[in-house]
Amino acid sequence: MKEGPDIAQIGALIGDPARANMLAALTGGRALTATELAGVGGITLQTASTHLAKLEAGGLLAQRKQGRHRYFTLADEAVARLIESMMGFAAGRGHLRHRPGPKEPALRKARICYDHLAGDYGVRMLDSLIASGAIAAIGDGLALTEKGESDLKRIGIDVGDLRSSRRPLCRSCLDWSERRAHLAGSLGKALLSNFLDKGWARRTAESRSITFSPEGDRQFLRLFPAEA
Amino acid sequence: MKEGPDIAQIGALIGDPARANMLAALTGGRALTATELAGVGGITLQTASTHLAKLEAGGLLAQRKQGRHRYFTLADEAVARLIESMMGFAAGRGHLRHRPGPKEPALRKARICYDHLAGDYGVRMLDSLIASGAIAAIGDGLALTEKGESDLKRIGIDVGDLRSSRRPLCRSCLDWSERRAHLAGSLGKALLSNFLDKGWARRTAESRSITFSPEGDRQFLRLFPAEA
DNA sequence: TTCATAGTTCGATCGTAACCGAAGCATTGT
DNA sequence: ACAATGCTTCGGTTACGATCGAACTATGAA
Repeated sequence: MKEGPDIAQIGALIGDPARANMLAALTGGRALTATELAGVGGITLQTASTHLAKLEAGGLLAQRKQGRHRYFTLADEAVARLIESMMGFAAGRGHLRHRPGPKEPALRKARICYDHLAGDYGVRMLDSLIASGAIAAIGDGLALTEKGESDLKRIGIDVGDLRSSRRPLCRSCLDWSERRAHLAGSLGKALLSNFLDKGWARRTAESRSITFSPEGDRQFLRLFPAEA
Repeated sequence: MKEGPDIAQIGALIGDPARANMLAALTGGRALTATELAGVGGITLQTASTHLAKLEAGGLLAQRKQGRHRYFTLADEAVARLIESMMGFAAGRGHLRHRPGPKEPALRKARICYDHLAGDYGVRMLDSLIASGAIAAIGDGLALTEKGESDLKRIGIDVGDLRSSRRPLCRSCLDWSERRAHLAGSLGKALLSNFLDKGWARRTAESRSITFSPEGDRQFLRLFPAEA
């Protein structure tokens, strides 16, 4: 009863381990099929199907059918932010799913968060952009400066195109592994796409981690030097 | 299984209607007893007790016993932010607990959000502070300017004291009713306390709403004029 | 001491939701 | 046309957790 919006429904949706795992996997940004999601959830396809239907009815997921596959994605960036913020919160309270395992290091170094770069490299990139004066920061807020705009044009990103989108250009996103902010928003997405296009890095098969090529690694570290 | 922190536990904690109601009530900022919380949850004291134990074990609540009462509060501001952000999310997807009721208007006008002012008045205050140049805003980030510091001193708030706290001075908090930002952080708290101390406003008995006296209303509107 | 209030713990009940096997559609490939 | 793949729906089982009555502990008041 009472006043205000109902958090319980959403909490309950996220509260099931299988569903939580699927949502976390979708934070990786790429669309996944029901079968793949059943895998990450550790359940059979039938069960996954009902879970996915619930998540979609709750407005957390969107699906588009393509051929005989059904691809699921997070409904929008707001969902991704909610999940990541819950992850940050959970990590802070020590709610961990397991002790740090073998795959963890790669994940901490660089991973994808919905559609932008997170992890150690993500944090480093934002720090560097701020230090060079390309991005101005007040608290959690970020804004691209004129210097930043021209710097980005030089590496092949036209900010004009991005501005037209309804989505905010710069947005900070709290990292659960680093507990620091990294760059989200359409600019964050554009930067990551840029790296992938150039072949500096590529997505890993079934994980959220991102692997840099030796050459890409060098370029990235040169472009975004650590602070003095 | 897999990687990363466990969202499911927290989701499940929030996912029960009774617990969600209790948490929402505690967003009102004041400490409540187990019996009171049982009331807002619509359950018996026994059931509430087990719920509260779970919430505390999960790190969402803190309790301190005083006499034969046990007062519960949200563990910290991070919990409050999580709850409010979930409310905003839920409101956006139309997950409402009921159709707009009679008490709603008061709640939309001015209510307490953990320890600062939210609702229409909260949003107006922040807008006005930004318009007057007392607070600088970039995206979601907020910072107090020198002008703001002297303005505040004039109404009896010494910012120096606040800076010493570990808690951030300015923080934006998304309003579920207005869907706009209002001012949180230690400054937001100080401002609300200031209004209460001056007798401009007072908390309502068992609700989150805040009622302004006629005189207080006048003063508030004069101090924080709507934008031209 | 005795009584009353506040809260926890125990035990049992009950409902719901997660789960999977099997069957049913739909789309693609041969 | 037929088979294979991807997914949904149905039915029945099972398990977990929310719930409350009752008994127990603790603090305060008479």
